[in-house]
Amino acid sequence: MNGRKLKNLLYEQVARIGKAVSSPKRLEFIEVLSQGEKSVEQLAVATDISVKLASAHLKGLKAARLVEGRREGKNVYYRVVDAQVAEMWVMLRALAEGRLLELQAAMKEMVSHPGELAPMGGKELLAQAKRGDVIVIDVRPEIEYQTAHLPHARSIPLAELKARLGEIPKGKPVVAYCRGPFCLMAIEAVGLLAKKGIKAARLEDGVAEWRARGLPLANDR
Amino acid sequence: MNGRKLKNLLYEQVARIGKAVSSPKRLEFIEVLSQGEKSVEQLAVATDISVKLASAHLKGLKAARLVEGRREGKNVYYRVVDAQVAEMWVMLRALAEGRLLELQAAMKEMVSHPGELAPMGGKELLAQAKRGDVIVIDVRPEIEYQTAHLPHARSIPLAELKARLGEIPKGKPVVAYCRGPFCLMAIEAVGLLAKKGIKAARLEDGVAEWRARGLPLANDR
DNA sequence: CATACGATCTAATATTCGTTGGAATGATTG
DNA sequence: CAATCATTCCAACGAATATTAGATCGTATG
Repeated sequence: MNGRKLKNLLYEQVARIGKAVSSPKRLEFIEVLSQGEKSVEQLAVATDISVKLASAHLKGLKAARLVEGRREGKNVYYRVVDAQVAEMWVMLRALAEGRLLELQAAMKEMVSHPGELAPMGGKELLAQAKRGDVIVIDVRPEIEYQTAHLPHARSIPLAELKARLGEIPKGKPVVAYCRGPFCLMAIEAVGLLAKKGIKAARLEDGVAEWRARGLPLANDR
Repeated sequence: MNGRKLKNLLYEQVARIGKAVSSPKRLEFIEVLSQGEKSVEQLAVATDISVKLASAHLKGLKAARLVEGRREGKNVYYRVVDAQVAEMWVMLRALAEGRLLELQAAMKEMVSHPGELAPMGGKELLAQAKRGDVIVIDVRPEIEYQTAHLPHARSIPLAELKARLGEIPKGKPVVAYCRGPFCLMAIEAVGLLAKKGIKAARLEDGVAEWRARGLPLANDR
């Protein structure tokens, strides 16, 4: 019976995927890349590590076929191979949130920021946004907005928010979102809006979570 | 800005789940435990490692809250914490199958056994089984059958199949299933049946895959 | 062609992980 | 209470991994 050898082989292959997602930085890479392609340096900056280390981690992710690279001039741009990868990230995070108390505690600390309202649910938000009852703003860099964004959302990157406050219709509540539950940009945006007297709430979901729920996206590529 | 520290913390927590599924043996544990609870020794035997090593791996899985143990007399029985864990296993395997050529090759070798028919699809099989047009047999140990099994399936453990051939209605095609795509029992069963002149096919899915597809199960706890 | 720049490769080190053997613990049985 | 069995803890070794620095490669630009 050589069944054991074969089994070992099979599980080892799956474990390659597991190994790829066993490092915090690689997971962060997957989340950032789920928003659209990025160069090695952009990734290194976004995750606060050296370019060399980023390159090494990307090599690992590439070996597991979770990401792929494309050279354009001097830069190599990486992206997740397909939406299934982003889905796995969403699932892993959900799994972790559900069972790791430490993570729940950290999340709590994160969302306990001033001037924040309760987060809203998916379809309800969609309907309100369509009617114009709420203003949905995407505070990620504009390039990520262009790759895919929530329906009826307008792009106002966090860095420009202060200067572009005038674009936001007065008297309407604002919902801000960014890359997902672990991203801090929407939280900052809500804080800023609240300070200016604008009613604002944070949507925890990013496009990956939105897609994983089967909800529609705009400009999706 | 202490956002970086917080982020590191968050991703580290998720990576704990990743680490837990980065070892072939631990993945195999999850698959076996998805069929129902097992003692440490049973797991060690099933995966062909020492009891000590099995215990160590279980410790890791327990730390990530993927499994939990229950002492009953001299034995400690482990089980997956909830169905979400089994779902993750199904997803990881699907992900791996989709992108790792080595795994596809290994799978091919595995299913290239004599006397096998093409696998069938879910709802179609359900309907045929209900009408009695096909006989569905569950060749796992009976205890696993009792925990959950496919609708209209009867339990004939692989070890007893030879002696219980008489229970199978003549003239009808048989579909055998076991723990899932990586499990060899159904393949062996099909080989044995074919040798006896009984038309038999293997269903790749196990209960975890079946459940992940949203299809109904019998006796599900 | 020389230079600059982004990215990768190689080598080296520190750390972690898988694995094994021996001792300890918890629970049952005589 | 002694003996036994299943499991876990502890210590130790080798293998694999993360991280860093220096050298190298591919591409664009002067």
